[in-house]
Amino acid sequence: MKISRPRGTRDFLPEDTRRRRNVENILRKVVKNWGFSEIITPTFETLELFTLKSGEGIVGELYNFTDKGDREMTLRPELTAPVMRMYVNEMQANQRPLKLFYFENCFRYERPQKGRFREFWQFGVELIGSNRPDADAEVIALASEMLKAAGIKGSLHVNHLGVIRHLLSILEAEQQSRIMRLVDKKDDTGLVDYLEEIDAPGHLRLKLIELISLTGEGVIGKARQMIGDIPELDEYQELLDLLDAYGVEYTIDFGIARGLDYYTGMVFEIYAEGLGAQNQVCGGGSYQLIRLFGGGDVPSTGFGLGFDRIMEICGVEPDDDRPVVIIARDSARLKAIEAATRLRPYMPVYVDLMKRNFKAQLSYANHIGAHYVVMIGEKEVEAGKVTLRDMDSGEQELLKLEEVIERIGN
RNA sequence: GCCGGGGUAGGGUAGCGGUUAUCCUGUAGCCCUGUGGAGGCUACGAUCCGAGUUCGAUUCUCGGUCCCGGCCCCA
Repeated sequence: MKISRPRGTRDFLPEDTRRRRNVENILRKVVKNWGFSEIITPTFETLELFTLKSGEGIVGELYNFTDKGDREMTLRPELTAPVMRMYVNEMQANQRPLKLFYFENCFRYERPQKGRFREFWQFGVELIGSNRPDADAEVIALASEMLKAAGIKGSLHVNHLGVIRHLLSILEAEQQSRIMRLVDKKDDTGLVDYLEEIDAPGHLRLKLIELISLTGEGVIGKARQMIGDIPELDEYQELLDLLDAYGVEYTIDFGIARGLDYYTGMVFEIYAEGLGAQNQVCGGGSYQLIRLFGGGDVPSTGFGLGFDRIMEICGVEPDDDRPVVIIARDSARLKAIEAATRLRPYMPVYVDLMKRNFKAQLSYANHIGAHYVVMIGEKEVEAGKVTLRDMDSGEQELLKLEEVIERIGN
């Protein structure tokens, strides 16, 4: 009976792993250069951390369990809540802004489909302590830079929820929240029906419907005509000016809502092609969660990148890592180990572990794509040297090990 | 939770009521005990699971499971 892999999980073979690690390290390098520090939080957390953030409803999507001490736990479905929890637990006295990032696996009990797995990886950034558009702009520019580094052309849509919130401020909190969800889903008929249901004022209905359809050039001006000179629009404009300074390309989109109550102002999403229905590779915004977890009133802004989706469409390939294979006649097997030991600080080295004959060892080297082969037999042992063969050109030369290192070591 | 399409050696496939289950590739070895990629030979290796129909099921039916795509959801 063969044991199969759990549904929605994946095995990453050496090739896959090499590609993933390569991109991962490229992304790490970018965020570090923007001054963010990596953190690691637990793979599982108390269930409450996530129900507090997203409501009881999410339990159905979680890998939750009761541990042997009868505690309700869950594998983490995302990392923003854990990072905020960590901040509240141990970083409240740190100098602000705090610039943190993570790259970890997350778990959701969902139906797998293209670009969606039960175990998946998120690369995310959280900037804690600034409510300035400068912080929002830096975060957006960073997201855009990371995608560029991964060779992905995404389309970035940005919005400022302050504007729509201002418009909705005459409604009850619960009604506002419901409307935001409908806007997020782009469920226009549902929205019209709901506005009818709560008997919203006619001017509000018209403005709302028009506002969320505003997208593209010059729409800040249109919004201003519609709603008036409100500070939220000034802040939005300031954000856009900053993005221009960063040279980030964006589309203003008053229809982006991100559906959740804790988003406070700026929100953005980045979409890419080639991913089927799950085309969002990045989403984020400014939010207020720290108070919810028992901390102070600290503004934050951040985003999460869907790493698996990035891998699905990114064209970045790691450099070749072609090994050196030591080929020895049977009489020189021990010498081969000595040579391998001396070469390994400088290059990846294989030795024969199958007790193959000389020819078969060479054939093996060819199969695994070795660039060079170091041959050792009676002649070489006698001369105190080895034969270095370039597998591409077929040229070979009798050299000392030091000369081999000098020639092909890295 | 729902809808559609699929599951035959490690990978890719043929067969579609009775075959020794086809071929390619792969892996290991030999031809070939100091020179790779080619060729020949040998070996290894599969019908997703369970029930039903049938004298007989890889083939037909049903259920499950997993994969692929979509819906819902998407923190």
